[in-house]
Amino acid sequence: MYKETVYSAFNLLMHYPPPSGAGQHPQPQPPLHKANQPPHGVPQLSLYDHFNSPHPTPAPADISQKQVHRPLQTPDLSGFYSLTSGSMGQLPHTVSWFTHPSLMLGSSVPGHPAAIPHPAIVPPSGKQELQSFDRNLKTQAESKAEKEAKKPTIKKPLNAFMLYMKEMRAKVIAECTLKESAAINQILGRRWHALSREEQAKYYELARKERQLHMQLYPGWSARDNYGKKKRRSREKHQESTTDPGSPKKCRARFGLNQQTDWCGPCR
DNA sequence: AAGCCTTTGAAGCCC
DNA sequence: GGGCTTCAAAGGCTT
Repeated sequence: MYKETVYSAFNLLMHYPPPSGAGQHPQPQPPLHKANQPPHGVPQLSLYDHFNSPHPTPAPADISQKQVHRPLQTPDLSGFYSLTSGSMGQLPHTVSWFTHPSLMLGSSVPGHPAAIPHPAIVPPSGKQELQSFDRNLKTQAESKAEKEAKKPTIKKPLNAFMLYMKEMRAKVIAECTLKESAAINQILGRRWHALSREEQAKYYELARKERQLHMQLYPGWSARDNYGKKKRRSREKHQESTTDPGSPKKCRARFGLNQQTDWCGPCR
């Protein structure tokens, strides 16, 4: 089941041409089969080969099988979703799609919506029965809320910059002997802007494919699903005084500068 | 333990 | 439609 789902999604992507004008930096893209070519001398694995290899990446098939017998839970998938295991232009798409955490969750299989009470089912009549029905409704609502809370969250697909960060983070950590993410992200932000349009376009294209795959896997999913789920201490930090330039992004927004190309003085 | 910091981009929300 | 907000990742730091 898992294999079929992934395989069909993969096939869909392989045969969906990018929409004309899609992406922020539309660049002439090589055909996907060329873009996915592994480095010389490295045997290219198809999805089928991947799952049937004598030494496959263990995660996908194993986890999907386990989930058949286990109660639903959110596994720690942080290690699986790594674009850094192959440098860009080598095996990025393959690695990413095979190891996408969304693929591991096993709970949101397209075409299998959750059971919804049929509208024809009506509450029983009679006062006592009605009270009992109310209690049932309440407990049902509670258990529904509990189930909702336990349900593994489907994360947003990563955008181009996030994919870039994921790949380059280790390199920056090694170069700068930094560990603090906030500092690393500042460096990565500057490096991102230093990239050429062509270099950035690789990540925009990859992000577009990530979104497309996400849509195929979770047709009903919306970013709305996770909206407001993260609790924030306060919004005061986000509404600093006008004298504080804030982040480059906010600063550019404040002064009406181009987010893609302009650097504002205070944030340089 | 939970949230903040810090980045960019995508998408939701609100007017 | 424009502007603002939230969330994706990451890990040390703060509350």
